[in-house]
Amino acid sequence: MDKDVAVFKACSDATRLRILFLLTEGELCVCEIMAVLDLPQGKVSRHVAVLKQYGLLTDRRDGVWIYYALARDSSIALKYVSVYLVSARQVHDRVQADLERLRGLASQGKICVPRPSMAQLQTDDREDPHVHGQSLPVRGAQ
Amino acid sequence: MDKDVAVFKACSDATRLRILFLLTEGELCVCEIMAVLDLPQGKVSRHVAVLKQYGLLTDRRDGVWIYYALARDSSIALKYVSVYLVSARQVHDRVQADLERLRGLASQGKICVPRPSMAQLQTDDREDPHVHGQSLPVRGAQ
DNA sequence: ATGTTATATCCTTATATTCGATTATTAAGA
DNA sequence: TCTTAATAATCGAATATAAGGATATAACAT
Repeated sequence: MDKDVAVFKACSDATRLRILFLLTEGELCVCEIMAVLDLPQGKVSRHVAVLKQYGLLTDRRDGVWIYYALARDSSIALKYVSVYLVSARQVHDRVQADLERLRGLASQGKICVPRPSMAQLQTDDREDPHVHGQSLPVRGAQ
Repeated sequence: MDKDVAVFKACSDATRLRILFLLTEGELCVCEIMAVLDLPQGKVSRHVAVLKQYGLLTDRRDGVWIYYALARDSSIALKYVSVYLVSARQVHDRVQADLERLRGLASQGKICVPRPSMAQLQTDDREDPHVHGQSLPVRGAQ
């Protein structure tokens, strides 16, 4: 039961919940989350660490980037939270805005590398060198 | 989305989660929760207040007693949490123990008043005057 | 009114969380 | 090796949360 409590604790923060909603689209690295949510690096990294610590995320290193993805079946609560995430993301305006922004950046190629989950959203020929993290020209949200 | 965050926050405490699991059986008053979980009155009352504040519970006064019940459809997250509660209570040992104890007390008539949700679990003729709250001879759990 | 039971609230302390800012680590490339 | 980009970890201050104990309120009975 403690594991379930941990899952709910992980979800009981707006920033973390926004990150979880983003990850329903597929795996993302910190710089992408920063860009989409317009949050400082430390904040994203810290919250991602919490989510990972509580077993909601898995991570995979690919060179410089570490991709985070929703974990599966690490606890009963997580199973139901996952269902919630997929259902609720079509309901909350802010989440929809986040997701559209994510797709926008992905289609502009302003995403670290093409990955399976993103493949259908972006063209493979990107003339602009993609920009990362703080240098991305993103303006205020949050 | 803030409402969903509040729901998860409400669930991110072991005591509150145990209370929520109990309430999947039907409405309960504070003294019953105290007796089943063997917790002091102030603690139960405080946590119940949090759950109500976050919209997870409704309350109904009946004379001296205030019965709390799981709220319905107050938010998207709560909908999925409710499904979780019903499914997970058969999995967690501690929750099963809590529920059995609740049924035990109910069948002994050591419950405030007979109510619809409890009706099938107890006999209507109770010779022993039922005992409430601190005076209930319950020994350590938690 | 008085007492009793059920519940709520207040006070204080201990602990936990969050944030911004800074510093450290890690991997890739020149 | 030196640099740089991506990410992690740390520190201190502010805030929030939880607990125990004591007290207050509310309803009912005598």
